[in-house]
Amino acid sequence: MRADARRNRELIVTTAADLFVERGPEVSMEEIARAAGVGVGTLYRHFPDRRALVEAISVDALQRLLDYGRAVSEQDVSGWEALRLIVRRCTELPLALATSVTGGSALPGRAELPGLVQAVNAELEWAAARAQREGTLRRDIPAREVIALISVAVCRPGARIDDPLVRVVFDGLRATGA
Amino acid sequence: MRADARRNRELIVTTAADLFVERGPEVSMEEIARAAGVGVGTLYRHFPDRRALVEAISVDALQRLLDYGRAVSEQDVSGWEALRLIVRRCTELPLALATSVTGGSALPGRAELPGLVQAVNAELEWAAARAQREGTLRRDIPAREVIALISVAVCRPGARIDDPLVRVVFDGLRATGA
Amino acid sequence: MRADARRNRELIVTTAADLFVERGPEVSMEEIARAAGVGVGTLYRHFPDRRALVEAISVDALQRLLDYGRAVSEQDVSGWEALRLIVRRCTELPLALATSVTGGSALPGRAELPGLVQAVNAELEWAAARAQREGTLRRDIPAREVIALISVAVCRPGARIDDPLVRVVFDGLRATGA
Amino acid sequence: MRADARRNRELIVTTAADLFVERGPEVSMEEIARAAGVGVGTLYRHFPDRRALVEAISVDALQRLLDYGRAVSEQDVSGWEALRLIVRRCTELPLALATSVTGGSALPGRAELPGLVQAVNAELEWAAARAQREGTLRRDIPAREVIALISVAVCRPGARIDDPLVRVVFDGLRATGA
DNA sequence: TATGAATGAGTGTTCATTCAT
DNA sequence: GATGAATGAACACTCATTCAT
Repeated sequence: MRADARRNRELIVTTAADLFVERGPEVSMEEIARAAGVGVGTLYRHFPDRRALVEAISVDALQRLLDYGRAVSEQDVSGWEALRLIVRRCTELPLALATSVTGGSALPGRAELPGLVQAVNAELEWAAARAQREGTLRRDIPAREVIALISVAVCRPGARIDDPLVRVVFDGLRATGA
Repeated sequence: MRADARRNRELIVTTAADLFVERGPEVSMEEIARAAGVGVGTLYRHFPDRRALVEAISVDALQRLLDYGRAVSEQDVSGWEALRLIVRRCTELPLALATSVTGGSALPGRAELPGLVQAVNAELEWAAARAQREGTLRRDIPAREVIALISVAVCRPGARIDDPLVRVVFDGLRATGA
Repeated sequence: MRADARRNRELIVTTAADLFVERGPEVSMEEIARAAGVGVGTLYRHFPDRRALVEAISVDALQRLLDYGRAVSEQDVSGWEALRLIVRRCTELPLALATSVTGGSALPGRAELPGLVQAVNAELEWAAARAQREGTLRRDIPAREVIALISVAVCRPGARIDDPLVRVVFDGLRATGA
Repeated sequence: MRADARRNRELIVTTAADLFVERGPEVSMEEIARAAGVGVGTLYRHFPDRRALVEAISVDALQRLLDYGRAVSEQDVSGWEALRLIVRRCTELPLALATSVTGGSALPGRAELPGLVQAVNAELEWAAARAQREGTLRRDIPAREVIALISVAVCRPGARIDDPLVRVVFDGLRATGA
């Protein structure tokens, strides 16, 4: 892939992600192309249809989340803190587009997706397990379910790390002794 | 209003609500009409445009919720239990259509809406206040905010009373001593 | 025909005529009915379709014009003055609805129409002939054509007796010696 | 603008103008597109809505009229003759669509319109003024009003240079001495 | 007989997608 | 490879007309 083509592709993905966040999921392909400064034709050369574009945005977002999650894991932070950091990152990324990221059932098109979701979940589960060992995260909920829970709380459009909802979820997950 | 017209109106509202829940917010007016067994014209006679239909569904749902909430309040149940009952009812009603029940800012068309939202909130706040007095609901969060929180947790499409999310929110709201 | 039915009929015709003049030819049947204070059903009982209503308005207008023309003819006014009076009356009646009143070709539905048009034309032609004899109307244009001419000038929507157009037409028709 | 796009645009404008003249102002967009041999989408790409199309037709017609008027002015013809030539051209162009050429008040959408109307009026006024100086056009009517008058006579659907109406208007405008 | 609710074909318009330039 | 013009199916909405109450 030529350098300029790759640059166009990235440009389209990030522009589209921004537009979707700002203006809802009904933005037209024409408008996305215009905002990215390319013609529709170019957009369609990179993404055969609208679905493919949404998938690409999701893959991109998950990839960034995974990179971040791994970076966090390599640092010396507690499991609980790691959980918080990753969750904050979630609220900055357009994860809500692909309806249920954790389920992964929504977008069967791209082969990477399940793998990515798996990898992100693994990262989260590892943090959760650590937090449970550290005694800061409730032990009566399986780590797997904790992740599902956090996903629902955080993968809504407009979710924020300091939302009352997110705050209370974290409170609800806090081990009572902590 | 003639009896058959009223019957049609109700039929349309409930059919549309079901369709919106089952198939998302993009169902076409034509399809709604067909599902209700009427012509598009009839649909448009009752609701001048799509917005008006969504509003009617919301008003209807809120009205049912309010009726239920009042019935609950008249029975001899604890504040905490009242909260749970009302929340369960929420998950059975198409409240998510009107974006945010508490804000009520979304649908300025119908005059009843703000009043209904107010009334429902009053009912919820009363239950919450009772629960706080009973020592089952955290006292460090204002009742008003508790309501907002519950609304977010429960007014999502597909929310269920036994969702992990809802469960954890309730856990997070439980007074630590209880 | 019952008295109230007749009253309804007249009410509908005049109301519709006014509405057509005020708001253009696209007013809906529903709106006409509402303005007349009856249901659409009643409107359709009197006039089987929209065309029939327009025809009725035209017939009504022509009838009034004819009545007026005959009244004028029975008075002691010059041919030229009679022409002016009848023309003024034209501008007060909704004649423009039926596109070309003189031609009569437009509305083949009602049997009265050609006869009425004929009668009105006869009245006008008689006035024109007198005016030509009196030496006030150009003799080099056949009376028949004079009438056609006046019709065009005066059967436009919004025509007025003191329009520049109407004024100049009369000037152009004035015998040069007069 | 690409060559084929420009060709399509012109094709649409002229086809639509013809259709409007032949079949009245209610022709459907679908039909216009079909007659022009393009899809509706193409029509709407060029003209965002029906109004815009009518405006474009008017602008086009006025532009042609202006070109013709200027060409006439540059030739050695009398003011009266210039008036007649321009008026004949009017009857060949779809000017009646834009309700009143002189007022120009009708179509505020396109910026060119008032300017074009102005320019055409200027051309006509200049011819009228010359005709008044030449003694062929009545001097007791201001040139401005003469133009308004001619406009009404000639901007009717179906107006023709040899209409009795137009003929008589010209007769009415002729200086009595001429 | 009067009413107004119901009907559904038809209109303007949008937008994902294709394809000539 | 990039562009944006062309396409047409699909949608929201209107309104003349019919028919149950």
